[in-house]
Amino acid sequence: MGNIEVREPIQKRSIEKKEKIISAGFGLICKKGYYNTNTAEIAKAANVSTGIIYQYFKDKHDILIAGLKKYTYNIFFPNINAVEFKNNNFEDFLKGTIYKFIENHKLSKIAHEEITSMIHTDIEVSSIYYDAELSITNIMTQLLLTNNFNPDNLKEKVHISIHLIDDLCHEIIYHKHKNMNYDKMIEIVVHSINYILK
Amino acid sequence: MGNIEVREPIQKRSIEKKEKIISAGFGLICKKGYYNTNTAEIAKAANVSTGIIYQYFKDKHDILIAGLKKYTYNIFFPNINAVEFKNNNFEDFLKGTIYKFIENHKLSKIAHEEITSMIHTDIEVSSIYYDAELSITNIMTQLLLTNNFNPDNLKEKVHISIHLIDDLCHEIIYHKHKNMNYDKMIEIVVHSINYILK
Amino acid sequence: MGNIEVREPIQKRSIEKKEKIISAGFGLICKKGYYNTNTAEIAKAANVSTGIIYQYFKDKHDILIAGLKKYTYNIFFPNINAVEFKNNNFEDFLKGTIYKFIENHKLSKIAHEEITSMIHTDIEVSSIYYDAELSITNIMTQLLLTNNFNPDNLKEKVHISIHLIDDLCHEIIYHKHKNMNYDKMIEIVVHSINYILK
Amino acid sequence: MGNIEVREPIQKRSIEKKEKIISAGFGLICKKGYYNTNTAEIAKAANVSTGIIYQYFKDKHDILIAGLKKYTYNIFFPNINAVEFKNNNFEDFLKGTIYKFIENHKLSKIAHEEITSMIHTDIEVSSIYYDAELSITNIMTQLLLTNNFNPDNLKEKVHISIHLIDDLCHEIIYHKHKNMNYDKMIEIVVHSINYILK
DNA sequence: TATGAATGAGTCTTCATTCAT
DNA sequence: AATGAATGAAGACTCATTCAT
Repeated sequence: MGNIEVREPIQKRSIEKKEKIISAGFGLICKKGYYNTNTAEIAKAANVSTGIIYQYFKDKHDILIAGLKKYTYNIFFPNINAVEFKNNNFEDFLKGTIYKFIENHKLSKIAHEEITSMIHTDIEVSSIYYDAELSITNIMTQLLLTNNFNPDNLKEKVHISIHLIDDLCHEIIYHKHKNMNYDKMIEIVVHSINYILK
Repeated sequence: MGNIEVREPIQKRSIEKKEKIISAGFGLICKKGYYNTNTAEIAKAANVSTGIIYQYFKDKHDILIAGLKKYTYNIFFPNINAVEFKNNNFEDFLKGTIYKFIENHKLSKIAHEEITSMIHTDIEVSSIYYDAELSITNIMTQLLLTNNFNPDNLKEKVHISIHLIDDLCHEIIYHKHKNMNYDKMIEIVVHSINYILK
Repeated sequence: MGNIEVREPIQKRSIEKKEKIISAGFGLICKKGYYNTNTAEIAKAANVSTGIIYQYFKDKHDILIAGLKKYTYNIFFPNINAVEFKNNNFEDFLKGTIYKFIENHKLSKIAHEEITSMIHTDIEVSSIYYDAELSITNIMTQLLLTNNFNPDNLKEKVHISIHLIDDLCHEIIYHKHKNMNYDKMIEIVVHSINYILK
Repeated sequence: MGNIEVREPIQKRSIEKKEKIISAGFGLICKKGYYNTNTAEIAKAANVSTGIIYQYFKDKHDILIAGLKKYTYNIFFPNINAVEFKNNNFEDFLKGTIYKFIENHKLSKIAHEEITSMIHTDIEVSSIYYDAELSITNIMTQLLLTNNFNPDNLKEKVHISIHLIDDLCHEIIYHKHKNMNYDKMIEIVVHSINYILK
């Protein structure tokens, strides 16, 4: 008693059930916020009983983590296309990438905010996010290296560049400041990154 | 039902008490998080009864807002010293400013995270934060203008620069990524800002 | 300590203040209900401090009682005019009286309901009400006696008649039942009372 | 936030539990008054946890309403026996009915007062009560019609008669006025109703 | 006399988690 | 494996009354 471990589902039906809980639960959390989503709702959305949730997950938080692990990368970062890189001059590629980032942010505005919020409070959440960030940094760095960019501190430079883009997206999506010329801002960011990386 | 409004204290003792509630309450919230701080604790920390809180504040959230209005600027942004600007070359001034930012972040690491978190969920919080951000942007812009920097889209440029610094601080304080050379990063950021603003 | 009695105001200013509290307090209670009116509101409406209330009244309930003692009769019962009685035939007088009752009810619909409600829960309230009811019964009985109505069990008859009127008013004012012909009802009540009393 | 609805229990155990909460809760409310009964007491009396109450009921008020729906008719009105009607002369039947009403009132004196009180403040309560009143009115009207009473405005007449009885009961049970001859009053009421209906 | 700030017990309601079936 | 009923601690807020001034 008390030490029944969380079940790791082997049978196909079980796996499907677990997946359903993750997607339904994480979906709700992203839509309404972690604190505003309760387990009863998650169970209902996943079409399972409340009890069964605790067979697959340690607690409510565990569902969040599972969802994040599965979806964080896609929510935050777009796919980088090596071919596009080749076929365009660098600044055009950058602009295209920025638009992709913006698109990504737009797709799941609320999820984005909710998760970003938790990055700052929840160590597990932040760790998952920073792993994803590291991934995209590495991918980009690799891409640049194979295209003969200057390798000195390239990782740091890429990292800074990504943040530059991310802040820009944020500014544009959430439109926090009046009197900002966003087209100009994009231009400035593109030039800056070009400067930083070359 | 009752429509007795929240009192605006006029007497000195009352004002002090209200301040006490704000500082004690906001202090706890920053240390433990908004959701992990309850009104009883706030009352106790402020050395008042739970009831009196509701004479000065509409609800718990109102205490948070009062605290933010009072402290946000100082928590997030350092004082910009015009004299230092004059007496140094620009890159040195930037470096100094960056260290000040870092110092500020360090002073109230948790508050910082907690508030940043809420910026992404709570519209009132975000509005206060963005006001403060606007302030520092304007102050910096003004300073640069009086020192003959190129005025074209200066506000946008400053804004981007501040974010660059902020991200850097974050990276350094919370040390999220291994294998990053932070000294180099500072250098890169300084150069980038210099490039952007000039 | 603790046995300072409730002050009986002697000075004119004090008496005025007490009256103000009664009228303002009772007014609010009648408008919003006893449980939905708090002492702070009463104090504000009476233009006094909350503390002073407890110099004149034992507690909140005491204000209610003072108000009831002062206003119950007028709220519930109209003035019976002996002259009108003389100058009309009895059924016309009855009809007139009924309309007066209805007018009275209309004037303070909510007060009426609120007090009626408390009659059924609060022994002091009910006692005040029943005293007032006894008054009107006696007045009516006397009036009839001096006009040579049959004195056998007249008090009982009057009492029943008054209730008949009161129920009628209620029915009409609060319009609880669809499909009731109120003109007919008045007629029936008039005939019944005529039958009962003669 | 959560929008999980109140459950409508289907299983036998659940139904029983819901019933238990209603009877225990409504019992307490009738005995001590709605405002003097708290949810913890209700839970304890029903032998359940406080939480479960909110699975079956929207809120505390909802318990009251459920209780009223179930018990109002029986608390306020006796069963009318058609056979008794046939076998007695009308005035005797009336007298019997009056005694039944009195019996009913006696059985739940406090509940009676408490509910009557709320009829005057709470629109849902009043609506339930007036429905019950309408029921008994219709039943009586029907009974009289099938026994060849004059159908002109019979509903109105019955309605008035019921109030007459109700007031009488009240007078007798709560004994508000000294010097009233209750036997005589019953007699008068019986004659009056006989007059009204025929 | 008078003020109005202060008290703190009391109440409803929510919800993650457990448990009997 | 699954259900969903049950638990009960925790928390925000109200308000009659008291008390320092």
